[in-house]
Amino acid sequence: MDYSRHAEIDKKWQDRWYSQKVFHAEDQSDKPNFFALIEFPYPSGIGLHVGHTRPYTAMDVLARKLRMDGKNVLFPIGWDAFGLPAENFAIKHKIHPSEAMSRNVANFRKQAMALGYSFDWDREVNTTDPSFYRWTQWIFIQLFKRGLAYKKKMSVNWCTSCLCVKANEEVVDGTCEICGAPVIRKEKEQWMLRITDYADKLIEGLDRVDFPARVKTQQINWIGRSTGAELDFSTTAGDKLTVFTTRPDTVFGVTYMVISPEHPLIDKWAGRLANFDEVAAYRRAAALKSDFERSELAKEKTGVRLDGVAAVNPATGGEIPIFVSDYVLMSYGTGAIMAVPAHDTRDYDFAKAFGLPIIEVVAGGNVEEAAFTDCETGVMVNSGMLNGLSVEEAKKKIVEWMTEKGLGKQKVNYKLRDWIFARQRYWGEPIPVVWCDRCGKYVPVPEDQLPVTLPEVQNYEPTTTGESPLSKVEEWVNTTCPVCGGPARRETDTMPQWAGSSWYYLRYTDPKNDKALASPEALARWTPVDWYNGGMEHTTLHLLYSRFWHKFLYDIGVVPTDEPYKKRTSHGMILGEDGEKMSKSRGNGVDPDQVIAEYGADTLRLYIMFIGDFEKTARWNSAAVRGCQRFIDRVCGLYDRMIPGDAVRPEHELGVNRTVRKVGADIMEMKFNTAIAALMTLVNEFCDGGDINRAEMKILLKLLAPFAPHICEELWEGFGEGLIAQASWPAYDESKTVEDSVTVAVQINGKLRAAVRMPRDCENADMIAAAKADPKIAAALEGVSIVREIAVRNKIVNFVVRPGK
RNA sequence: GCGGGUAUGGUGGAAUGGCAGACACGAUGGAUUUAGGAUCCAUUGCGCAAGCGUGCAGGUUCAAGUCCUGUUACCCGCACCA
Repeated sequence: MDYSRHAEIDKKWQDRWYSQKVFHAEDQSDKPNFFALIEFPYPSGIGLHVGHTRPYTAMDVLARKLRMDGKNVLFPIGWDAFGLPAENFAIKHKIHPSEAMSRNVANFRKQAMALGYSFDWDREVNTTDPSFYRWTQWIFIQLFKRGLAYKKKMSVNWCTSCLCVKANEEVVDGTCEICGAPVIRKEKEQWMLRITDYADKLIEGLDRVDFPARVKTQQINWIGRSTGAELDFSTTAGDKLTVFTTRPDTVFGVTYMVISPEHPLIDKWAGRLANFDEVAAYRRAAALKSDFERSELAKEKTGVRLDGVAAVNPATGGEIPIFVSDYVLMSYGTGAIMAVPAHDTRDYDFAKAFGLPIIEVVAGGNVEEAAFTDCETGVMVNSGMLNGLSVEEAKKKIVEWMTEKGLGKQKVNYKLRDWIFARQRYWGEPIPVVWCDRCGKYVPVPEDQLPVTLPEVQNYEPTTTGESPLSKVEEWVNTTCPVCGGPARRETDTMPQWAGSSWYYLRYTDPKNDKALASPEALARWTPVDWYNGGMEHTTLHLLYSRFWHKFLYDIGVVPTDEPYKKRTSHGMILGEDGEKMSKSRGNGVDPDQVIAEYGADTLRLYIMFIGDFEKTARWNSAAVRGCQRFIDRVCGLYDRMIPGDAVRPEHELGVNRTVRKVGADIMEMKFNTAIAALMTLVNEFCDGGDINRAEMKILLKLLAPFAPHICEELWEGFGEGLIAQASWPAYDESKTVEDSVTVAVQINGKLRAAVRMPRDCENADMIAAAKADPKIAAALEGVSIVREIAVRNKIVNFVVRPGK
């Protein structure tokens, strides 16, 4: 037997598994349920990437192991087929997106099957299927009805190549996450989702889920909750100027104020400003910059003083100048700040550049040199009633005082912005609302009329005007208002990439339901997801968005839990052989199809699991793939030499029991590389012994089956006991995982001097005696005095000695 | 700038504070072979040795890759967030 006929063997077992629905998740089962989830792929034109095989194989190993443990496992797959990559692919190849998608999906499906993944193919979902996006639209309407979806004119991120709006999360260093083109600011009316309403819940829920610490911190930082105060400053123009600050304690140190170039008061004050032209010019210059440029050019602080309006410090009553500067962002807080140069580095830089006074109000630093920003140690000075207090006490006291006077209040701010939930593109879920002139408002499409299907069009390329291509489909756009029956126009923007993926996992529990997104029973049975593995790059995108939707669905009583995922893990990236990120332009990509063709699916699966720590970045090494092929060949060789025997032979009990324990534990901790190493060690043990018996072989195959299921089925078939995929995971005997005698290291002054064999669990005194009896140790202990004798059971003996007697 | 992570042979990587380098790749030598490939056997951290070795400098400990302090390099997030 060997695995050189891998193409034939792989196919044989894949056909059997899939035609017999071996991996079907039972809706009625006495077994405990387990929902294992991978991030469903976008079926791009390139096909399944070798990067996909790492998380998918990992979860497949886990799913297969859990089935053998007696769990009723739901391990589903679907296609995230809406969105820009799909549409751009279609445009490039001049075919319709739906056609491109069905081709790509067919290819992905074939590839996933060629890897032998144990998906339940009866639960496949596709976000572009009207029976699926009907429910995406339904969720949108629920959000709309509760005021969480709204339309707003605002400055948005506009990708100059995709020709559509991007969410903040999709803009990386001022460029588009997808195409890399520059992103500029543009005023547009946009559909928004009020994710900020869930900011606190999204933070708080993290306490109750098992996510990696780095995922939690990244989400918390992204949400960026900060507690401070809103304070009102009066101005000589009569208007009050409200600022947000986390340091209300420093209000006596405010020597000037800054408002953002977009601040509305500038227009209001236009007539009073002697230098309005200069201010306007500064504004225009700022508007031309993207947010990225603004922060890049931030080294030098720039700004213009408003000539004609000043503010009044509510604490001191002193008059202070107001500047306009682009270091203050309209999108955070109130778009205006109180500047305390002595205790804020940015204000310090600005004050230095403009020669403004710097007043120390927290003692402890040297404000001649730099801003003193420490909140822990400082003591208040130059601050009237606050003098002598700590920063914390001062914060509390000043906010109370301001609140009493009606000049301010405690306030929490977030970096998180509402989610821009519309794209001016064709290939997405239509937003299910219509604009009715007579009603004068947006009206949701009645739920029984869902889905609003995407019309077939000839030209789906983006327009240059910023309008969705759907706006040109008159017969689709023109409709009637569901409320008044009058003429109405459909919303022509579509939902972003992230819509379907925000809830797809729920659909797996009941994928064919046409009454609800899933039945309450199915949701109760399967959710929350027990284990969700996915990429770190989705931490502040998909993972955050889907937690938001889930929490909303919980609040309206649709889902039974407030968090969607019990446990989240993340895999590291696979780099090319040259240590660089795999990319078409570098030509360092690895095609899984080719690896399978050459080595077979099991070799690829084993290698990708053996490559290194699952969480860390790993580099592809084609030579090392051979090692895994050799390992499979060695197992086949052992099989050919198999001898009878219905029990593990005594000389292999230790190895077998230890390996069963280790492989099982390692799989559950995602330490796949060491699990495989343990299997290799066991195989080497049998090879060195010359043979293996039937009982031993059966255990070995069961342990290997989750990793290399095809060849294990092929070998298992000879035992006539059904499928190994349905066999039970072997048990081990703890008492047989330890040897009767142990090798104890003997050290003198911490340096290894001998290794002594002795019975297990010796008393310390016996260990020391045995160590002293060793000739090398006895010789070394001649002529020295022993200061201390340390013995650790079954491990080590250490003599601390001093020269002489 | 802030936050998080990583650093171990020629390479990928193992090590509940207790024999550093498991397992694999590669390399070297040998067997087999017409040859190459494949396979099998042996060796493989450095050093002739005593010894020395886990980025660097300290510390705690009988004992440190592992814990503590400082430091360097690289990677990832966030970034004028008031």
